[in-house]
Order: sequence, then C-alpha cells, then structure tokens
Amino acid sequence: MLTEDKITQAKNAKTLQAIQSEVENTNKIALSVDCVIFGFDENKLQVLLIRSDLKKYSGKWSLLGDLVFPKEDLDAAAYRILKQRTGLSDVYLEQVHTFGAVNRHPAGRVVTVTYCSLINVRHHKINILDNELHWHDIKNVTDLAFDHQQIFDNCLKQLQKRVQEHPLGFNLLPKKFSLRDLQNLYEAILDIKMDRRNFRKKFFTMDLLIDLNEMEQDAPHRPGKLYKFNFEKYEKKNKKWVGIDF
Amino acid sequence: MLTEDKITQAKNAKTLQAIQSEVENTNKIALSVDCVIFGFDENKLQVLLIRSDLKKYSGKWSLLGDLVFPKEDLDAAAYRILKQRTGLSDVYLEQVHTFGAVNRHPAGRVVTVTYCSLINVRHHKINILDNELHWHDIKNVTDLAFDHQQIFDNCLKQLQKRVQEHPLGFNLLPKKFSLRDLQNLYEAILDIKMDRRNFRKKFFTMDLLIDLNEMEQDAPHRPGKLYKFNFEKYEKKNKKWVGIDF
DNA sequence: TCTATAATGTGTGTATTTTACACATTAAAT
DNA sequence: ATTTAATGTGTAAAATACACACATTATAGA
Repeated sequence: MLTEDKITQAKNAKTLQAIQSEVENTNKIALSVDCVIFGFDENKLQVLLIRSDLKKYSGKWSLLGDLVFPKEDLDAAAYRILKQRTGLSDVYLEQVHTFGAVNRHPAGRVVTVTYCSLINVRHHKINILDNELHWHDIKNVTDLAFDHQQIFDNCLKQLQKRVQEHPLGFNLLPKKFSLRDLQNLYEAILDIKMDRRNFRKKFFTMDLLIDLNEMEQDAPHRPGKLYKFNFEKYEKKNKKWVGIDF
Repeated sequence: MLTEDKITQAKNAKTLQAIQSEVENTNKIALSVDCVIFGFDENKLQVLLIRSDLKKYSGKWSLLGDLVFPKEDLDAAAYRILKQRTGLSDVYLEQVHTFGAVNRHPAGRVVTVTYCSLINVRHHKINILDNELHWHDIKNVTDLAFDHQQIFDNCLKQLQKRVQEHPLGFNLLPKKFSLRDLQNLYEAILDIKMDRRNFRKKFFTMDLLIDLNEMEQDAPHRPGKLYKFNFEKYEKKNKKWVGIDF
C-alpha cells in the first residue's frame, strides 16, 4: 500500500517529456479493428467472413479486420476496413468491445477493437465475388480463427439487445419492406417466433412506419403493403428509458 | 474499387512473418486504460478524480489511468490501476468504450480503453488521503483534462442504463442497507425522483432482497429495516430480455 | 372460371404491469 | 406527552402485454 502511494505520487509529478518517453517505450502494442458485418438474406441473419490467411488457422474463417494506422482515428479505421471489404461508406457502424488478451494473436501483441456493422445484402453483392469472402448463416458459425468466435458471440448478443431498443434492423432491409419482412428479420436476429398480430400492433403503436401505399410484387400469394421507416420522426422522439428490472 | 480488391487479395496471401513485421511497423500506438470510479456518499453519486499531471491541463482534473504494459492482459491492466488507486481488488469493473482519436493525448498517439468501476466509499477512505485524489459530486464534473469529459459523460450514461437492468447499485452500498438507501442511490444515479411506495413494491416483487430482521441504528426518526441483496438467487435467475420498443 | 392455397389484415378479452395517491405507525427529540 | 420525521402498507385506474380466430386477397392450378 505504501509503495503504491509512492508510485502514485511519483506519477503526479511527471513531466510531459517523461510521459512521452513512457509512451514510446510502451507502444509495443499493435491495434486492430475487427468488423462483425451482419447481413440479412433468405430470411436468415448472415455474417460476412473471410478465410484466415494464417497457416495456423488454415481452413478456418475469420472476421474482417486490419491494423489501425498510427495516424488514423479509431472510428476512421473501422470505416476504412468496411469500405475496403464491402465498398460501402454510408452504413451503420458501432463499436462493441475491445479484446486485449496478451496471446490472442499469434503474430504478436495485438489488441483489437470490434465493431458491429449492419448492411443490406442485396445492395452489395458486388464485392463479395472474391471467393475468400463469404456470407455465413449465423447458425453455422463455429470454430472461427483467433478469438473471433468469442468476438462474434459477443457482437451477436449485443445486436440482439440493441435491435430491440433502437431501429437498427432497418439497416438490414431494403428501403421498402413489408411487415412480414420486418418480422422475419426480428425473428432471425432474436431467434424466436413472434405472434404476427401483436408484432404488427406493436409497430403500428410506435407510429414510426410510413405507409407507402404500394404492394409487394411477385408474391406467390396475397401481397403485403410496403412501408418505410420514419427516421426523422424517430430522431425527434428521444425516448426515455426508465424501468428497474432484473 | 479494383485497387481495393487487389489489396484484399494480397492480404489473403500474407504469411505470418509478413504480418509480424506489419505488426511491428504499426505498433506506434500506445494503449492506456482510464477508470471512471463511481462512489456513493451523502446521497450523492461521486466520481474519483486526480489532478492532471500535465502543464497543459494544470488545474484540471482527470480520470485515473495508466498505460497498459506490453505483456499485460487488458482487463488485468484495469484491475491493476484500480488496485493502485483504491487498494481494492475485488470490485465491480466493466469495460465501457475505447476512445482513439489521433490527437486525444498531447504526449502522442494513445488509445484508451475505458472501464467503469463502482466502489463503496465508506470502505476505502484510506487511499484517498493523497490530496491529489478527490471525490467529486458528479453534478460538479465539468471541463476535465484530455477528452476525459467525453469519457466521463459516456460512462455515466452507460451506468444509468445498466444499473436499471443489472444489480450494479449494490456495489455502491454497504452490505446492509435500508430501502431508503437503495432508493436514494437510484435517484442519485438516474437523477430523478421516484415514488417510495412503487419503488418498494418493485423491489419486493423482484424478490431479491433478504430481510435481515435488523433495524437502522442512529436514525433521528423511525428506523428502517435492513436488507442485503440475494446475489445467489439473482445468478440463477437468468432473466430474458424481450421487448421491442424505441 | 372455379377452387384450393397461402398468405395478409384486423379486433377483443384477459392478464400483467405501471402509475398515482393517502393514512396509520414507529422511534427519537423536545 | 407532544411533536417531528421518517417508515410501512393498499387500492383503484390506466397502460401494456399476451393469447387467440376469422374474414380478405391474390395466385396457382384444375
């Protein structure tokens, strides 16, 4: 305890130069970003994976990641990687968690900041042609390279939680969607079945869907109405979250 | 787009050696941990701050942080820092967010992973004697050094959300507490007033408080019953969170 | 063109949860 | 004994969540 107090006091007295040299001596840690890119297709939640480039993990899939440049903002690095991989720049992207176990990467000390991204599969098939990249049904994601399984599980959990409190899901759907599309999406993400009537009631009550007065095309049965999400109204809403419950 | 595809393909073919050298050339980023340490005293939510050790920020307060050692797990670094500052090792600690703007630190590129910690003030007055350390009422926290104001705001928000969904609050209270204590805590954290009867009903319904059959001592009025939190029962509960609402 | 099929679209009753609100009780201080 | 300042409790109304059934519409195929 006494020793620690001395350390603390010593720290207080440090100069900028001292800290600078400390920073230089301590920056033996590389920083990377890993993106968990979710898509939605054929009523299944999918995740974009790439074949691992390391022999140690040959045959395994891994998340899309890259090292952060020394003079690059962290968020900027995440957007850069997403752009490189999918060609997209105007998408949902959110930091989730940072993983920093000493031995998580075989090439040395690499701490990785993970981001979750949601993109509309139909709009970005182009860059997926590279056969090392592949959409995987999340039900079949196991045994990823590195600690990517852990990262993936963590991101999926976070997505399941956040999608219920924020209108993230719409980033996975086309601009115009039917209520059935929307429900399929939620059922795929949350991995549960929902009552159709109550689901509709819920969304109509929230009053954030705009009826486009258009119908689905090419449905092999009665077509549903098409809607779009009212982002403007949502922004103004600013819902307060109060309610203790655990 | 074409260029980017080439980059992608080049990456796929990389060897471990290539990556290792890339890691070495890119690790010009130092990594730090900053702890937002919350306490609760005099019915106010407090945060532990230290006077900035940099001339640039002289007179300003900052969070408790330190650089992560090259061979130190990230979480371990957070626990180490907490231990150094408060003497405590068995406390609540949770990663919140990572801040990595290029110019956030004047001594160079330092990306910081922030952790939120909740400790019982009454149990750890000892190490606060160092006059550079000080508990601040969160209402008076403004204009911190570095980007620490942003970090603090972020942590407080996260705390306000998580304390409603998880029994974090009990880490801020003594083992035995009255329902009034508990309500004061929630009111301080959430910065709202609550109805006493409904608050009690809520917690009794959750059925996670153990009635100790003891009364408050030294109260200048009718003393309240004392309770402790039933962590065992809570662990078994495993509450599912379903409910779309935004 | 008729029928079968497979969806969409809508309403109601019940149970549960949340909210608002008032009075009796207890211990300490005077 | 009285005053004071809390604790402790119950009930009605409102809002929300849940369970559930039937009519409607378009397509596909006979």
